[in-house]
Amino acid sequence: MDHQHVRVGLSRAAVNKNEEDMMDLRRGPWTVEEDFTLMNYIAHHGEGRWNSLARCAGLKRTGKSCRLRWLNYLRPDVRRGNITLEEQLLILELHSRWGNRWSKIAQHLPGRTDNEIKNYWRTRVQKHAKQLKCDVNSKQFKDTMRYLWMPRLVERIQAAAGASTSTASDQATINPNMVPIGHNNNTSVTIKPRLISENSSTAASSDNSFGTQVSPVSDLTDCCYNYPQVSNQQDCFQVNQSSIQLGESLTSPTGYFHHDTAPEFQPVAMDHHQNTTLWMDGGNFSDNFWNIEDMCFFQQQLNNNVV
DNA sequence: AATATTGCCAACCGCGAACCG
DNA sequence: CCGGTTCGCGGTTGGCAATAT
Repeated sequence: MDHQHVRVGLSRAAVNKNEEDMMDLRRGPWTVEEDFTLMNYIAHHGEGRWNSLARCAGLKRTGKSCRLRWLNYLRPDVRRGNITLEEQLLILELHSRWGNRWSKIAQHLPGRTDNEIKNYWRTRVQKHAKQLKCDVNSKQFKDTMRYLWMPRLVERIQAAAGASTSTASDQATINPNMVPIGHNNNTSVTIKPRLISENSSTAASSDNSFGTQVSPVSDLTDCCYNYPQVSNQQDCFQVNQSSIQLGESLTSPTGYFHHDTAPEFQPVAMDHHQNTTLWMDGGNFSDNFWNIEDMCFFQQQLNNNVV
């Protein structure tokens, strides 16, 4: 592949010119051998000093590239694969507070990288802003997210948690048609730190054949657009924040997380079965349907410009 | 079946901050 | 303090796979 062995431009100020003038550096996808070399070197010498690390390890890569590969891919505690409902909710919540501070957001999703969260945001969230023909940073879109989508995500989390507590403990996949959708005030979602990854997609590989997946129906589209397909619509749409029991107190503007405990709130809402991924069979949930209520809500935002 | 389009994600780039001699 | 180097962040791109035409 041509681009894997190209000359790195010499004009960049922040690179070691002498070094780059003298050697060709690889770019593009990492090979298994390179991954192994990097992991092996870090295992023995630790990380940091990336430029010299790359040189000493014999990798024809920039320090930057090595750092990125390690942090986003090879690090043992990196979580890859399905972004859970809870993680999606947390991402939306934190983004509403901090904007595109991906690394800061990532700090509160243990094992998730800023790159992964950024990609999630761009591919999933921005897509819907585009569908609405509005800017992702517009008040209308933010309000729609805050007052419509996020509450529904919470509903989903609760429903899934309720379902999981009443079924076999090894259940990891929940068919939405079997989930008793609706309010259950006796259901609470345990808040506890997210542990290291559990699912098979986290297995190390360097063939780039897998990537971040979002739980099929935990995606925004699903939680937002598809409730009418469920028989008991009333229960689904009646979002009552007072019934949301994520944690003991809800002090955030959107009412889901503590906002006054910023650095501490690593908590990620989890299903009662530790490390059980709350995702459902997405077969019945298509991806791009706005229902009438969503459109009305959005129109209302446009008309009123207030909530 | 062939081609075009779209979605997704790993990796790259530029820039500013932090660090160091 | 200053200049060079390294680190880390956020934005962007390129390529592959899936889907649509």
